[in-house]
Amino acid sequence: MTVKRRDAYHLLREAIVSGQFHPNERLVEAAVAERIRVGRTAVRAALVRLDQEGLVTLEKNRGARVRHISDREALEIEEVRAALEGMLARRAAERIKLEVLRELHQVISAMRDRVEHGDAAGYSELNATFHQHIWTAADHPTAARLAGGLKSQAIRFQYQTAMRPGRAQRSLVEHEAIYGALKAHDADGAEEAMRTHLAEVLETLRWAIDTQHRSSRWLPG
Amino acid sequence: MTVKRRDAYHLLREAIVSGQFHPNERLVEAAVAERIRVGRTAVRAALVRLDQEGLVTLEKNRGARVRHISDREALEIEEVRAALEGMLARRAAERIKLEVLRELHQVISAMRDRVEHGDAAGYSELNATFHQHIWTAADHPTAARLAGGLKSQAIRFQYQTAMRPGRAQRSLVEHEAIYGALKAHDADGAEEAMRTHLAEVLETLRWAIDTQHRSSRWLPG
DNA sequence: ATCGTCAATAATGTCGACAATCTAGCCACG
DNA sequence: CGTGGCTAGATTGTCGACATTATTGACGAT
Repeated sequence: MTVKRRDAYHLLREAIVSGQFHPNERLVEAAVAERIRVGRTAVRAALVRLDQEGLVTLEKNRGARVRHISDREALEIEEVRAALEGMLARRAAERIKLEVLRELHQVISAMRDRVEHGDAAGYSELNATFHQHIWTAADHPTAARLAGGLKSQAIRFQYQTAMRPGRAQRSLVEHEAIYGALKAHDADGAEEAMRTHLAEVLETLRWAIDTQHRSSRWLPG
Repeated sequence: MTVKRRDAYHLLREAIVSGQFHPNERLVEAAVAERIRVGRTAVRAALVRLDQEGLVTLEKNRGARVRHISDREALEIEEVRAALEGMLARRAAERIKLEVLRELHQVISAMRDRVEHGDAAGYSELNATFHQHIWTAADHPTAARLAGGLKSQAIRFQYQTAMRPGRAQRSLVEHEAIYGALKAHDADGAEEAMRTHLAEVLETLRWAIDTQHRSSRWLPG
């Protein structure tokens, strides 16, 4: 884990991704500035970055809002992520070092632990580190930057994909498959495993979207 | 073509992409502000966006520079582009409309014309429109946005690849192959054709980088 | 001659004030 | 009762001033 950043951008980003601001909520500069204890100037800069990143929409003279990620866009993002991470997994398999493999092994053990204890939040965090380790091993800054910039975190929060019963168990198996391919330096296998994993994620997302629609139809408002 | 924007961001972006500022050149806020006739505030905002976009590097308390794209990064960019555009070509094949197909046909005709007349610049421009038509047909804004961002970085070195003898002719053949697959609504074929096309581009880029190094070794300075 | 210190300079970061712009609510009018 | 315009308030956009931070070059000690 990198150091905790204290600048407005990272603070605000964290706040949005973790759901402290709701989709479509207005972000009034003065209010936000007071909330995270920084000047309005810094908030403005942060908003520009977040707009470029797609987490916020910025309309001239009309302020900023937390960007609502549509169902369609969520699916698109996961699709792109699959393409990018597939490529990254392939490269990682070709050049991964023993040390990183060991770290991945530890992450998987910890994941297994979280699954047994039903700790969804902890699992989700480990999931992120697992993928980050692969990015490191892939040694492909450009693709890693793009993949990191995707708003998959926000999606997971918005749609609560981790809540699908039994998802964690199957996700664990998929991660183990990826690990196996990486350990064997099997490029094709790694890309394949990663793609099927993300295809499953996409499927889960479709399910989450569907159930969300169903429930909101029964409980309008 | 969209309307000509006059805000600092687009002006500065255009200036950088069109090579009016050289790689690694320092972008002093005051100087830039005067150059493009806007306030320093606007320049600051523009720099933040361009930094997020990857066209500029922004170091705290040390100002902004035009981002230098290393040989390695140039290759990485093409690699990612191949992954994204491959996906886009696949989707395009599945849903392309007759009208767009006709437009693509016209573009190809025009390309053939440019090749015969040895008009490299014109060909390059048509190349861009060809790909953009495919993005439109793919109807995948997220991927298109990412690919577009990469493209703007790529422009700065792409001109080198057009210089390889006989490249344009072969490029034309590759584009025809892509068109054929799209016309047949052959998803696999389209992705495959696009990937081989971009693999060729990557190979040409390697060649360009290599010859560049050789010549600079014989003619130092 | 080399290194380190320090002042001078240039550039960035931040703040407050004010102007430009949008929004909500009120009121007159049909 | 609905519609349209208008004013008051809230919010964003821009500017200039100043504080903070890097960089450069001169100078002196070793």
